[in-house]
Amino acid sequence: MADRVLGDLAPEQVRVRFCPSPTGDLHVGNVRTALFNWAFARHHGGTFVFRVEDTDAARDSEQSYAGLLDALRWLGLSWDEGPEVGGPHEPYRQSERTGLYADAARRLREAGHAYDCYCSPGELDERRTRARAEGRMSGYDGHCRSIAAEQVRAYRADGREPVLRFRMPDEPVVFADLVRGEVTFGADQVPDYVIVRANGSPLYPLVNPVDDAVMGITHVLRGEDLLSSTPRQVALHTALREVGVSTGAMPRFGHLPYVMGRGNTKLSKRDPESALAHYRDRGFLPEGLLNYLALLGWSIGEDRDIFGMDEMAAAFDIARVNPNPAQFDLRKCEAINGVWLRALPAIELAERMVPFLRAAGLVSDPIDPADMALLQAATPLVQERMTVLSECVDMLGFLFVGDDRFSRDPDAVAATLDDASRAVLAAAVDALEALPATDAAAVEGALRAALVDGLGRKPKHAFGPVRVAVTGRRISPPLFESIELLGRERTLGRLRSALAEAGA
RNA sequence: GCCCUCAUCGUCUAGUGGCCCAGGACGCCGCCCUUUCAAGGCGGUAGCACGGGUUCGAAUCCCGUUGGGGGCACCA
Repeated sequence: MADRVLGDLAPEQVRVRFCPSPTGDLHVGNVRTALFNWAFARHHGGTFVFRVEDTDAARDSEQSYAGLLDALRWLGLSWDEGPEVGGPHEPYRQSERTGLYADAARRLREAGHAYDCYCSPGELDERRTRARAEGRMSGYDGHCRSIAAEQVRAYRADGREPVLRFRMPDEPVVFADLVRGEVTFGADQVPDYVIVRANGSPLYPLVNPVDDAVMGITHVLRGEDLLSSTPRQVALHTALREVGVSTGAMPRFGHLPYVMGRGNTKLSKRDPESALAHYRDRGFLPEGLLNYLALLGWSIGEDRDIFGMDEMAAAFDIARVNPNPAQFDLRKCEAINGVWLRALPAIELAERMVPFLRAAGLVSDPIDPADMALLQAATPLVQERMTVLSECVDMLGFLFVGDDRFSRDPDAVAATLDDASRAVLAAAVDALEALPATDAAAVEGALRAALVDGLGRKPKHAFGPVRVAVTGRRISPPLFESIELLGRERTLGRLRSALAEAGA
């Protein structure tokens, strides 16, 4: 029995592709699609092709193209063929392959698989509306499939420029989806569709199957939104083989479930929470984000949520992808990111926090070696308190900010620096001034003796005001270690200024 | 409207006819630890959409209903 996924293919013959269009930011749904393609290729030892579908000059941008490459690199989803790495099917940007599409279009037209269509947008629209009102599918009605030469002349005399339409065969299209099983579309359900614009530029429904065919793509793993356009692609691929553009086998298709946003609405590119850049800027780790995304529609096995991409590649099976749509759950994404963040060696975590501290203006570029040493010493204090890297700004800012720019959170001040806490701060000043060493243990001993034993305060009410005075926040890394890192003089300075602020 | 598609705790999932009065994770709740916040430990809450079949037996197979999502562009 032939393998349902591979057919007669040897594993290493597998060729998949990720082919976004450079319009706007990559969103997490796209990333999930890229990830599953990548994992499928790596699992089988096949080839992961990265192709850029920039056929819409009006919407594509160079900036977005650069962003695409940058995003994939950041994620660590390495491609075997594509921009910057080259490959046997260069170029990998469709805007540079227009000759190929023009040739394919010409052959399809000559063989009768495509025909000129002169219908105007207005006419199309009117017939569409009518079809819908009559309970029929509202796609193209085949008006220009066979029109008299005389009629063509009349249209041309009218100044009309034709589009090229693909002629769908009159049989139903059936294909075995790798995720969903057999899917059937009736012959009357898939209308003839435009493959070349009136201005001569090719459209996605032509360009995408042509490249898949020419590049020898064996498996098409893409979003569920493309499911209903698959019959077109199947029919076109058959025609391409007939006219000699393609010699390869029909690719197998697998349609991945949607990634939904909050409230079970389709994740839209306009939703800021969907943009990959948003997660990157907040300080998600690529390994955490990818781990979470892998869980949307797939699982590595029972009772297991945390795994690396090498493990995913080893275990990935497209036939085990779950067909139902998955809602993106930010909380779980954060939780998983937190696990990865805690698992990082402290020295590496420190490195990864630097860009965030720099962006906040807390360290210089390049970072001062003394600051780097301080950061490395402070990292273990915050590692298990963070879920995303950007949190280091709030948590460690007090160590790096200059005394002239240091400020306290007004709510924290209002809540803890009252009259009663003045005695606490004053006692803390006295205790620290008298202290020869400032290691955490010594600081703790001195403060406990002075504030808890001496003033009879509960630890919570003894250290709270000190915390706000020194770090400016009610939530901070452990207090005594923080004081050790801050140093005696700066700590005393802050205690005194807090005393003044409390109305001394 | 027509077509396609999906359906297990609030969310992501395990489950491929008996191992399931359904397991894990996130969240939530409680307790422990505790200088804040986390982390960690322990315990708890909560689900097979509905109705028919098939079968000795159904979360698992079939049909229908309901509900969700998508497509029906000179976007991709």
